[in-house]
Amino acid sequence: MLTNRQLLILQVTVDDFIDTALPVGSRQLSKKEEVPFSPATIRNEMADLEEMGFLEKTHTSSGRVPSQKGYRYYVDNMLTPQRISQNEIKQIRSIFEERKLETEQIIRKSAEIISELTNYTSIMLGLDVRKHRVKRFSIVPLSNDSAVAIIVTDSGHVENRVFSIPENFQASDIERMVNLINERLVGVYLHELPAMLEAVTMTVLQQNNGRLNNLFGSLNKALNIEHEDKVYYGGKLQILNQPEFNDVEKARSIMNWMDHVNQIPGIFHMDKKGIQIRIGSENNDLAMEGCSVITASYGISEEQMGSIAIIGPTRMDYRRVVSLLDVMSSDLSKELSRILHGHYG
Amino acid sequence: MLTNRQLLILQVTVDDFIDTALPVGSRQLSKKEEVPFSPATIRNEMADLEEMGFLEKTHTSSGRVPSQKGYRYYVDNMLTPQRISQNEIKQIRSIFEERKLETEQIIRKSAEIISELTNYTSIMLGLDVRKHRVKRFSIVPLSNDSAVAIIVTDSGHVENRVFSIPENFQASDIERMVNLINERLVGVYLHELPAMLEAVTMTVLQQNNGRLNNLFGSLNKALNIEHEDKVYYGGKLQILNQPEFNDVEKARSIMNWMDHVNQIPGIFHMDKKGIQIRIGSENNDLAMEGCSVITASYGISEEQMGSIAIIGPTRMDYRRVVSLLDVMSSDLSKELSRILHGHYG
DNA sequence: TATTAGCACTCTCTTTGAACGAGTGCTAAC
DNA sequence: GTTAGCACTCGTTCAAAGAGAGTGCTAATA
Repeated sequence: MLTNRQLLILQVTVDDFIDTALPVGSRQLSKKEEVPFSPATIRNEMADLEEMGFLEKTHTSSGRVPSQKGYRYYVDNMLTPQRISQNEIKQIRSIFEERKLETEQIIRKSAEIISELTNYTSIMLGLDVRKHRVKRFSIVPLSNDSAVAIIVTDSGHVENRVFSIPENFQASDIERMVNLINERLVGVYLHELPAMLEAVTMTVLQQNNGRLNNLFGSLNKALNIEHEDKVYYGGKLQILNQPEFNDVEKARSIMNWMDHVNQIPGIFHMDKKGIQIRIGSENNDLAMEGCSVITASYGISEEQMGSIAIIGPTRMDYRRVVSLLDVMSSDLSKELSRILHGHYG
Repeated sequence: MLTNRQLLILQVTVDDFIDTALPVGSRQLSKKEEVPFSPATIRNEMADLEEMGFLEKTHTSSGRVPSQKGYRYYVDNMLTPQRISQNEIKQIRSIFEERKLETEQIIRKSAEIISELTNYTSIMLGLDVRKHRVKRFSIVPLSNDSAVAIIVTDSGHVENRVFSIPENFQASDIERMVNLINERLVGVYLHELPAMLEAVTMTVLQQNNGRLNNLFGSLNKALNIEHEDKVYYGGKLQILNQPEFNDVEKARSIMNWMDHVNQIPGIFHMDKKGIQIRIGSENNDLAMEGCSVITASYGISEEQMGSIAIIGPTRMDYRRVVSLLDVMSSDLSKELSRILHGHYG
């Protein structure tokens, strides 16, 4: 257990380092108003904090720098919310001003605004289309042997796939298929589609419409809507402003990580709702050594609709980012719910 | 006019610098077999070449480096094609192996393969959807006041827009509109769509179907398919491997340029078909100082379908890249023609 | 006359050492 | 328990020195 003085010194050290990116020395600290102790006292406390693993030195006679454990303790115990100015709230609200109808544009713009406000890179997970429901299914033949299948969801999203038509099928066959599918699949979630299609195929088979069987097979293959997260970036190059990425090697590896973030399983997948902070190696990726990711999810009640991630150095301004994400995610929750459930309902 | 010896020395100098990225000195050059002259002779020739503006020095007593004019002369007069190995041709052909039906995937994969083969970053311009023709038009209502308009093109591409429905319109109105549009607009190029829709609207107005006027207006606004080039990147981070981008500042500015390349008017717009090389400031962008862009277009006969760009330092391996682009663009021309005109015909 | 050897010179890069500053740990005094 | 004092450590900066690669010029050579 930490004493009050240790708590204070740890907090001020982390704050100062977040601010300046320079190792924090005892003399430096003692000059601050909040710290009414002499350098020697601070040195003793810092030595203890180092022994406990909250601080570390870059070399024997340098000032102290927070360790990963130090940051963890800081975010777990010392993170008081920061007041967000009216002006900033206004900026966030401006996302919804235009009353755009397309959710994609809202998400795109959100990514940019949050990045501008934080000066870090943001990544937003697009709405999971597989959670939308089929509104209308149709097929447009392109040639004798190919056609495009189109699914419109209740949210206005359109999925389309080209698939090949086995020989000897005619317009009338296709029309029958479209009718069959529309009868059965309207209202079904996109992620249930393959299973439901399978079921429809079975029924068709039983009803001696064996003729259509091939066609369903080909279509089924095309409509296997695989789950590849679509992500939107805001201020992708912001991260390069941080002094810790002055090395091109580091810059490359973090850029690479960002480009493949949608292939990293579970990066956006959060156990609990709300805000989650992953510090340094907690991201389970060598490229992310020295980086933190703050993720916030949004959505109404139990349904999680999407998430926002902010990438920065471990030395990032957790207080500010967390507070901003709080505002942003609750506003997004409201607005997207309105659009998806209220407006279109 | 350059003498043969000057020609030789310029060529070897450029080749060597492309290879090593180090200023080329006279002693160094004289060691090469192709150069049977003493350092002193080479020095004299180099001094002349420098006076003519083909070479420059980084400092008074350094070796020589090609100037932009030097590169220009090199690519204009000394670019002999490089033999592409069977293995490499195989790799390029592998793009078409799977007989994918979707052109987008072919383009995506092309971008990656060409980047792997060259070790530079590639940018591919997506097929211009506005050159496709309308195959089918339809509207799916989402709610009382919004609907999604869907256009399927003859190439299997699907464009869709959400638009708002003015009050007091019913399903029957919309059906009439869809019929009207399908009657008139099937076969029309996408880029002609706004103008054609306008014409249809006028007709409707004259036929005393004034009722539909509002609806057309709203739709028209939504369908104004603006021309934003879609681009695909291959090996976006390759450029950072080049020693000239070891400076984060430069890395940032080139990455930024790449992210906005689709907004740069005319970057892919080529006056002549075939291969075009832009060196350094020829790109008209400060961020591109020190970079060259090699662009190749593909398509059949007079119709240009798309283009590939390779981004590298001015010191890039022009010979190899040009040769590879030659193979790639002619293969792409064939394959995409087959798909778009033959197959789907 | 064209080419080359020789030489003095220039500039960059690396190494070295000294001075400086900020920080530390420890001990003794308050 | 807290702090002042002191010796020590390490990174940074700066200047000086030497090595290395290159140049321009001049005179000798083929």
